[in-house]
Amino acid sequence: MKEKIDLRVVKTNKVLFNALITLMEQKDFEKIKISDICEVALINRSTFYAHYEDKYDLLLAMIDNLKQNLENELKQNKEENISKNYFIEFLKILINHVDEKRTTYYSILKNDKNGILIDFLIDVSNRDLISRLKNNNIVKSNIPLDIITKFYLGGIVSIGIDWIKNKDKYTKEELILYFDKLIPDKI
Amino acid sequence: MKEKIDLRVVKTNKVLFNALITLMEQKDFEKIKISDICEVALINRSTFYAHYEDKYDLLLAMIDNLKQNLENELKQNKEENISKNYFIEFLKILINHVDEKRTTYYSILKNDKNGILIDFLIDVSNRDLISRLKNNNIVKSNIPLDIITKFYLGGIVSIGIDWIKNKDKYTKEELILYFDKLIPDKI
DNA sequence: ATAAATATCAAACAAAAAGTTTTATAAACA
DNA sequence: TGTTTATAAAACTTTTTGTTTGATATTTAT
Repeated sequence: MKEKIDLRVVKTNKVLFNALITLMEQKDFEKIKISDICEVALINRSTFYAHYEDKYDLLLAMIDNLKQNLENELKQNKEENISKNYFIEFLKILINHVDEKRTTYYSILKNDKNGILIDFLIDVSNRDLISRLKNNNIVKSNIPLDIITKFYLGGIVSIGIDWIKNKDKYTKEELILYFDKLIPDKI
Repeated sequence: MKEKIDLRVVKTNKVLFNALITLMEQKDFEKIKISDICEVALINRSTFYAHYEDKYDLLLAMIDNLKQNLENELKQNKEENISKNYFIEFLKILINHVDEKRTTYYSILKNDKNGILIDFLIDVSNRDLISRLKNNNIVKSNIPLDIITKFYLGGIVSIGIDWIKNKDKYTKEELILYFDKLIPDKI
């Protein structure tokens, strides 16, 4: 029972997202004015206020949109592919997703908005990561599971940030190889 | 040859740092007005502008001050203690430092300013972490060393954030134990 | 202890940005 | 095709920023 959204609204959201990303590449989030966003998006300022409270509100909506995209890609893959190695599969989807939207992710990370990203990554990856770690020595030790997953996800994000900021330091394939070595597999 | 700083300036900085922390506990950094800061700090707004360009400038100065404190504590410990296990020693200092300034760190992390923290942690911990990992299987694999350190530091920060946000979930001692198990030691 | 230096305050000001309101127009919907 | 509704335009108020002035108080240095 999803309500149909007016095409004009869809379009307005899109140009607002794009304008925000463009501007975040160029300058600090703090320094971006709502009038800047509207100017780049080619919409009226009153239209902005019809949709969002402020620029932070817009940023959150944009990131939420990103998360939904990733979730769809993961879901689709789960239906098509019935691979056994969930975690590596997950990493591949994630890395491709980030690579395709590199500009967007770069803008977010450059502006130090990564806390939000880590939260959504925890959300999205938890099950696959646990499937990887299951029956592992570390999990069998008495460390709480949520600590373990937070630890490895923190590591993944940390390297991911580095990769996004320095595109040509290593390839996607190398990245997957690194994660595969750094995150303990089942025994 | 360190220049003497006017006592009034020292005092002004201190009240500004405190005011910023207080406000960051209460609301989003984005929503904090310079006039708010001055009101809490009990200083004139023109005095603020005599020292800082904007609130972000103030935040950076505050975090830089924090980093200097930690570096001093580490340095002092290195002179007094001649323990062999540098990494565990480092963790102890770090955790105590964060614990003592928990409010401050909480404010920073709550406001998603952790990118800055990770950078300074990389700065501050690199040598001790490498001493831990040296002669380890992972380091002997062909993963670049900076990738490995970023990975583990990301993990440490990720858990650290969790610990700061949920004080009573586990003790400092447990925290050190977790890190000790999660980060591979020498062979 | 005193003079010189300077950081702060107070208050008024200008300028920029945020946020609101109204009416007209154009686009999407059903 | 008629109705609904999102956007545009423009003028306006309010808030917040940032600057400037001269008076006052505090610190430093002699």
